[in-house]
Amino acid sequence: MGRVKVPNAPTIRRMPSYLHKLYRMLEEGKKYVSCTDLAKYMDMEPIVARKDIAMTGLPGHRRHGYVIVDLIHAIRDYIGWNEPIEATLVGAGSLGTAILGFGEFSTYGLNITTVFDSDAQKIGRELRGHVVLDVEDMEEEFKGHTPKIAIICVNASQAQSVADKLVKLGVHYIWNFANISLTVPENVVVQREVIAGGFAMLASKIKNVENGGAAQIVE
Amino acid sequence: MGRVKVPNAPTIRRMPSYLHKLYRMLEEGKKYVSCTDLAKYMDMEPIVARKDIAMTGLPGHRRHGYVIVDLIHAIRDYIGWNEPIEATLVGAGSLGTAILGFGEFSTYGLNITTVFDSDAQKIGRELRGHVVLDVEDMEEEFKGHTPKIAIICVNASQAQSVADKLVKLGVHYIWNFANISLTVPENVVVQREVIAGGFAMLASKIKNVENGGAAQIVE
DNA sequence: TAGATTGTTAATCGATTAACAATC
DNA sequence: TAGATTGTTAATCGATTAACAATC
Repeated sequence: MGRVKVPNAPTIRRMPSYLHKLYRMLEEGKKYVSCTDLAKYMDMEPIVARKDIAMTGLPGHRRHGYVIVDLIHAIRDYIGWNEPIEATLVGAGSLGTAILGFGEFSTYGLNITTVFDSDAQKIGRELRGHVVLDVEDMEEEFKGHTPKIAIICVNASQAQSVADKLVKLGVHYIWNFANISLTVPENVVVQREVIAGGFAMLASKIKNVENGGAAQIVE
Repeated sequence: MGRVKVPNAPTIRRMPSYLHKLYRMLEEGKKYVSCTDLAKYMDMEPIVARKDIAMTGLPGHRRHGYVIVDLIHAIRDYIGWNEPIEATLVGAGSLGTAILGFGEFSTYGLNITTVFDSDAQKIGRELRGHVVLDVEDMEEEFKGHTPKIAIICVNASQAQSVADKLVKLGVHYIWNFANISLTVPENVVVQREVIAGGFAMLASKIKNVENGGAAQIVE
């Protein structure tokens, strides 16, 4: 399988931001939303939001926009967030704790059932409602019921061996936050998060703005 | 200024991963690196790495590749990582702690000088070598010497007011990890990190692979 | 009605990929 | 030499943007 390339990646990446806004609008008692609203929130051109929403196939109402509850459902369907996904979290450090504490994930179907670490200081302690388990006991804890995805939040130096272990136990999807590119078999899909990439983007913007580089300033 | 669009964003986002690999190769005593090496590490086609490196303008050596130390310098130059950038971190929760603890950032010129929080439990305590300061004292702590960038790691509900405060004190660049789109004046640049976007990508890949969607499987 | 909005098609732009020449 | 690699130009692909029709 190797690398999986889903179409419309930029659209997919914007979807969670729309969702966040839509839920807040619901709380405010709103029933309809227009692309103009969403675009204003995201600080982009309305055509972008319109094209994104068109991808979901949900029909709108001219002059009123889209029914918020329907749009939420359509977006979640489009990005695969209506089916709950069972996950294991490996690495109970600060980053793992942050992921565990991000409440919206559970709303969006990410169901973290087990948390592992290799640090004796952490094993057995409770972390945001989860008892931290020993990575050594992973096989036993899964008991033949392997979670669909694994979230790797260990140090770069341990990430590859953790990944190897997970793959051996039957995990097919890995969400990798470790700062390293993992080597996995063809049938395993890795989604890598490179947080430093955001810093590179910011530094590039600063450089461009201040040194009068090739940056394009919109509006 | 508003939205700043830097050219070659995908290239910029890949650069930190190349850097990581290059430093490790240096440690291994290697002197040269080829695009093939980098591409294999990143699990992509060599032409991608070649084009990326070409952007830096560094000439290579046919048959041998590029001199690693030179390439590191060229990449850092290209993405603006050779000039140290002073930063303040607002929000000393688990995510803030993770950012603070990510050692590579300091290597790459991100110099976090102050850490703020509004939680009385955290204020005054030490966190990875930094005393957590009270957000209320921000103006005083900056003493007219405002850091170039602010890293926002507070809850979505507090993020906008924190941003307002930072902008008022003269911060022009914001790296926003809060799950909300910030409203800022035209002359402020925001780099937003949407971690949930990665989960949307992963869920989409799962959906596509398992339900036989439109996903393209490379190789 | 006028105007805000969706819906849709076409144009543009930029990133990726392919092809191949140059050369060490 | 042969082959691995850089360097460079062209082709393709896909995302963004523009334009405008439809309609409530």
